[in-house]
Amino acid sequence: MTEIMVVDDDHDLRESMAEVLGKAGFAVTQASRGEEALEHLAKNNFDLILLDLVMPGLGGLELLGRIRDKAPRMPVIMITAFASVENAVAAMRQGASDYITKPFRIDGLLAAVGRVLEEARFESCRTSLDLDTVLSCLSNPLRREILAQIEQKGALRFMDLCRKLELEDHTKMNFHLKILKEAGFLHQDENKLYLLTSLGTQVLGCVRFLMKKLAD
Amino acid sequence: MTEIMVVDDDHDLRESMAEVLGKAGFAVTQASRGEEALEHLAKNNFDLILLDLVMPGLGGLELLGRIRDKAPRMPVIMITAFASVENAVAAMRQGASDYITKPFRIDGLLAAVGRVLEEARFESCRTSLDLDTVLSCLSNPLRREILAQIEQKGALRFMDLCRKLELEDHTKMNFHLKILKEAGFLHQDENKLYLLTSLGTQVLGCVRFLMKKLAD
DNA sequence: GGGTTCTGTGAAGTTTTATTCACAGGGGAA
DNA sequence: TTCCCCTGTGAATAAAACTTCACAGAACCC
Repeated sequence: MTEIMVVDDDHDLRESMAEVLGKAGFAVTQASRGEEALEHLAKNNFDLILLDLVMPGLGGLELLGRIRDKAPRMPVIMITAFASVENAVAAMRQGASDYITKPFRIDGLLAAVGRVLEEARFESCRTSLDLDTVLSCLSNPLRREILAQIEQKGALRFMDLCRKLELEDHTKMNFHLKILKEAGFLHQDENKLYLLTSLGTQVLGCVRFLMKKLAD
Repeated sequence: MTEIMVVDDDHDLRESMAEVLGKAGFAVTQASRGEEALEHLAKNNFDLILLDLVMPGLGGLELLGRIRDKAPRMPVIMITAFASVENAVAAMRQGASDYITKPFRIDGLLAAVGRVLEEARFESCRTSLDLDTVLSCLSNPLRREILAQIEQKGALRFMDLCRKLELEDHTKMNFHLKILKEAGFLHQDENKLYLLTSLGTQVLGCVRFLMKKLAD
């Protein structure tokens, strides 16, 4: 069940939002203050947080920052009575997912909630598109060496590649070359020379980037 | 056998370098002009190129650029009679691996060659250090989803994670969590909450970076 | 206490990935 | 032509990754 937290110091508005969301099939947790919201956050795990911008004590923007420390990609919708460009920009810069102004219509609220949840779902599942092929292809050290070797030398013939990597069995090389070709990292020119595609070059760059990150 | 190309318009110097390198156990190809060097490059595959900076016709720097187009990471040592900071800097900016000045001692040349080849070997093999674990770990879409989910929610308990990812079998989750823990991407705190390590956060960042690259 | 959920282990089974083997056409050299 | 090396395919086998199953202690609720 999708869990939502509503953080607003206005008791009536909070209750009515909770009711609307509850009827729409969400599990709702309420918080009247920022500190309370942080406590809830530490215990429960929410799919979305609705946050009032202006509150006594811990303000909405600061609270948003604190939430980001804990959960960097938690979807958060900011709510405020004072529609201003500055506020909206500040909220979005802190990583708010959306921004709605009071007074709002019930269907407007539900639409925003639905949209943001949808985006979050999309975010987490699109990870398995091409990325899957690319990463499983790169997870093999021999294939990475093949790519690196071809990048270094520019273009290589089949047996040269085998010898440089000290592979006695050429069919093994063939197996991995086929995978690299299918992933779109390299291709053969008219002289049967193997060379990197632009995707291959880019991906190797990414691998180096990752290596640098791992180095420290 | 390690193959080296020597490109220099000075016949005597070229021959003597070739002799020294040949005696040291390298297979040496000679070129007296830039155009000739490019022809050799298209046919053979070298492990290292020694390049004279000042040559009639196609100059050393321009030739270096052409070589880089073909073979972006080919090790190249620049050689010149005119030692100047500007030349050295320009060569290194174009991606020369090293820079030596004429006249040079035989052992100095061999030392430079050895060092550069060693670096190239190191470059291509260090790829299989941690990177192997990291990439094979990331190659599984379920594990990526686990990381993304934890990053979004900040910290999660075991069963919450199972439910969010709609895994009926919790032992499956356990299997993948163990792998993620061993790779150092996440750890458990005293309350058994799973949360990302700094490495985990960084690596997720890299994955997003890669995804963006793939998007276009 | 008794039942239920949470968290975990280890082994057996399945699927995927990687390696090895047997074979074969094309092209160049002797 | 014969021989040999290059390039490749498909099937059989081995290894690794993943899933499922059986079980069990700890914590929590009634």
